[in-house]
Amino acid sequence: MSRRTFVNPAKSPDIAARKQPQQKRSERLVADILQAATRVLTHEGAQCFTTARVAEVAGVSVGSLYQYFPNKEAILFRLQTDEWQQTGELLEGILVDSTIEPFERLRLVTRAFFRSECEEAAFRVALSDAAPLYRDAVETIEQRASTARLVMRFMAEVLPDASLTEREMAADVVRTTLAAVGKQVSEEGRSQTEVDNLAESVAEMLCGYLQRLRE
Amino acid sequence: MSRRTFVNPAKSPDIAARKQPQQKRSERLVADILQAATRVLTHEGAQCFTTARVAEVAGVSVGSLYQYFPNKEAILFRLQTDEWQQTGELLEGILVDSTIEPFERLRLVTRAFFRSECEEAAFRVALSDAAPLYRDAVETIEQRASTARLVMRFMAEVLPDASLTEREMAADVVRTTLAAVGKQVSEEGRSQTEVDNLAESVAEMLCGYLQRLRE
DNA sequence: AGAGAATGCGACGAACCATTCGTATTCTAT
DNA sequence: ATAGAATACGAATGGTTCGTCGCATTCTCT
Repeated sequence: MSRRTFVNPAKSPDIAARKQPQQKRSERLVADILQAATRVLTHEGAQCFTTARVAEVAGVSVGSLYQYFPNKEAILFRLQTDEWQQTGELLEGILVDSTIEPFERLRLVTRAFFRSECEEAAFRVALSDAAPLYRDAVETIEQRASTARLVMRFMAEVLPDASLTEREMAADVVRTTLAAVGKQVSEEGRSQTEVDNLAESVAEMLCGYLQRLRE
Repeated sequence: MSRRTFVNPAKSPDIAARKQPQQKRSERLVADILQAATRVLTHEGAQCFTTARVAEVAGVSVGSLYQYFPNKEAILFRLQTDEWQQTGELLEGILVDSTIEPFERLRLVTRAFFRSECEEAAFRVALSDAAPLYRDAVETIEQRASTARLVMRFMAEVLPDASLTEREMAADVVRTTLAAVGKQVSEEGRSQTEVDNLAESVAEMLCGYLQRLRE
């Protein structure tokens, strides 16, 4: 007999908003809750992330919280998707900006990404501690696919003569390395300058890798 | 007023064994508990990792469990340190084996490490889900330092003419990339062949990076 | 054999926390 | 102004889980 609803990595959680805010006060309430949730995670950690605590910090009652979020996880998932959104925009803003030389773009993206990971380290670590891995959630897959498309556009520029599979391989390596080392950076809690140095080296490594594929 | 014993990344938990097993049955009991803990994490996930469940699977009572582990976290921490130990041995066994050409060693290590991450993915993911990040635990720092030493020995061979700081930088990049991408691999739940391909590419990237540093 | 130490047991106490629901307040539209 | 909808409240509920404690069993050593 199985003892649990979900055993390993979670599917998309049940996050359908219970009610859409219609008046201004409730819109503000939702915003307050999300902000409070971020604050609690960042400053008090995953352990303190309880509905009661979030409501308290937001200055609302638990009941109100449950008017707009069906459960605690819905709040976490919302924070997570907002985060993905933001990261996607960061990538998009730099990686395909054709006014900049491609390898320089890669350097810029690496540095910007690592820096953002580093700045919000406490928040990100707490979030990934409080929320399960949404490994099979549609939003996760969507996010990854969207990033993959972006990186492939970049590869088309950088490796114009490579075959599709070669480009895909390269895109995978670059995407995975950036994501992985970025996450590592926030988990290890390095200082800003350490992170900048690491970003420089990693970018150089990635550029070198692509350069060699061109020959 | 602080609401929690530990707010963010945990220090070394209080894991002093309550009692050392003296008779054979209690030695076996401890072994059974650790094995059961691994089974529960691997097959039922972090959510099911309760002292009651672990004791049940181990075929012992909760009371007995608490004879040798002061609390639940002590079990997790023990699993974590065992894991670190094993990874360290894997590295040590290959990276400084002077009968093999250095770059080949790096390739072998990468593949072996990624494969082990991949094989035990469920366990590792569940473990890092159930346990906090022991970012500042002495054992963590020790482990990282020991790995760093190992990689530095490797760098001394590969970059004999480089300055100390150059070697350190290179060691950091290699170590961080391997650790980070390895973790990513288990989190993303890739297939064995995908992982082997990725390992090949990453190893190539790392070798290329070191090669360029030599010139 | 048998005394005393070591080990094993599992019901139980206590704390914690997600979520509900009946009531109170505020807003909107007529 | 007022009805009725939307919003806000928070004490109470119910379930879960950690860790303890007193008693039972097994082992060791003489």
